[in-house]
Amino acid sequence: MPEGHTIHRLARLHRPILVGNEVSVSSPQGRFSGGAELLNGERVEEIEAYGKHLFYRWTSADVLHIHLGLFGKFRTFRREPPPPTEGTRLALHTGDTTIYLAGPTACELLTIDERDAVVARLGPDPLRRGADGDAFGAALDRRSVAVAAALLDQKVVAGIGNVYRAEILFLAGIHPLRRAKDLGPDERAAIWDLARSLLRRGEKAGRIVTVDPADVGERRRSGLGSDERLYVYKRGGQPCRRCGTSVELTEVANRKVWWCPSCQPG
DNA sequence: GGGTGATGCTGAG
DNA sequence: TCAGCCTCACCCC
Repeated sequence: MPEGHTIHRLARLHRPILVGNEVSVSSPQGRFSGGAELLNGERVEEIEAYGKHLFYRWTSADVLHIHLGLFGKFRTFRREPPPPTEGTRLALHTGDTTIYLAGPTACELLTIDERDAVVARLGPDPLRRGADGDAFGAALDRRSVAVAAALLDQKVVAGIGNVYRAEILFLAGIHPLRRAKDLGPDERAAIWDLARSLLRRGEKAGRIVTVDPADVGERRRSGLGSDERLYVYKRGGQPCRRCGTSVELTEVANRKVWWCPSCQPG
């Protein structure tokens, strides 16, 4: 589930539940028992999303760092939660709400300095206020790799994942294998603007939606079907929604990218 | 019930 | 470049 839009949405969802409250913390699975003991009964002061990272600041000055990776998932229950699954790494409970976390790549306690070090390794996050689009452009300009590889590099831009990179490149009309440094200023700016608007749309919608309803026909204007939300991602061999050309599949940076040969000329 | 894939990332070679 | 890690939902029998 998790590209940057999911992470920011989680921060927004968790804030009213946790911030200012004493929280019971446990690790049903046991793999975070030490950390859970330290946090148990403490108060959450602040929750921050940065790219694909979540940071929960506690009054004890500890920072709980969560990275969902490919499989991580939060679940929230009001009132009676079901018993935790075997994979439940972390359970947070306050008032009548319980939050379970399973499958994260990272669930660890950091100092504030260590949190700063994680953030220092990240490029600008288009969902954060004041995010530096010029820094993004400059980072692209320094990369001789394919633009599709650069967009997955969290040092270049924080929060874009495999779905958004394909969709952004489609909407920008840029071939995934063009070298990042060869893009013009307008193209770099277009990518940044698309990243900001599409991630924001995804954060609001709770899922990734990039399609303009006009592109899937009159009758759909009132709402997109669940398989009509994206232009190219996982649509190999199907007709492009804009021009009808068959959507192509290529691997870049070990991940699949789908693209339209007409809309994204090399 | 088994097999598989997934919106991620790291570290070894 | 590639294996490895983490978990669960979905598909097919």
